[in-house]
Amino acid sequence: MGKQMTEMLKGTLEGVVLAILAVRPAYGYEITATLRDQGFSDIVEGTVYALLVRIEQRGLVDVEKVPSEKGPPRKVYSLNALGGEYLEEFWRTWNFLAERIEQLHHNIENPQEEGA
Amino acid sequence: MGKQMTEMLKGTLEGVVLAILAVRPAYGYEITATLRDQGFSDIVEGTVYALLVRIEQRGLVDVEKVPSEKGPPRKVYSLNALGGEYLEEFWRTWNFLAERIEQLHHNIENPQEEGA
DNA sequence: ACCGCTATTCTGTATTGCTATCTACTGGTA
DNA sequence: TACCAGTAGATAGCAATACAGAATAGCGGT
Repeated sequence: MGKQMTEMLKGTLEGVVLAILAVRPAYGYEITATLRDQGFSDIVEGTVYALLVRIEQRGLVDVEKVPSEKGPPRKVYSLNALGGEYLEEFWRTWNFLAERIEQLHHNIENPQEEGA
Repeated sequence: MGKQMTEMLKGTLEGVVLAILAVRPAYGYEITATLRDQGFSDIVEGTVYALLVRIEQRGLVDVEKVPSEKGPPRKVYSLNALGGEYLEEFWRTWNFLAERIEQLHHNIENPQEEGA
């Protein structure tokens, strides 16, 4: 993966996964597949599992083991109240950053408007 | 600073600084002040200087020492051609990520549209 | 000449997150 | 039996920001 993308995912991937779980509960393998579907084509699975461990330890998600037809039991994660709050803050942080970055982009393309 | 913001800045702060330099050359102390002006109120200077060292070593900027009335000479950084290309790639990476995250936000607020 | 003030740069150490790679387990199928 | 696909995890390594503090350089006042 591009180095820029790798760095940019730090701090955003977590929000992305929480946002996926906000739509409906899911298990790790499924989340990885969803991410790949949505264009994050070279996210490695280990990354997702490590992230899931972190958010579980922070109490942002509830976990339920569900037997699977093939392979080990699935660990189905669902966003809980604390996770919901955390996700809200993620959106606030994201919006803050996105606004400022868009502003910078605008500045570059319209350099004359500088002042104020 | 909020932990989420700290993590989110990884990979974006570099682009932000390059974007500032794309508008006009600047020195470290000035860049820090600009960032604070623009709402990144608790960026610490050490972070900016470390970043400037990195982008200089990667050859993304040109540096010129300019004497200052008070204090050590300023190191004025200006974006060069390589830096410009790198910034272009930053915008591509950012746009990719921003699009997907906006999509997720949309999904959460309109859960019924799921399929497709 | 000295002191202290401010502007400016730089230098550790700590913390965190993603990557890459590998292991392990389960059940079906050739 | 051997292999494949689904599923979870562990480890070591790297890169970036945070934080605190030191160092440098000129100037004004006494």
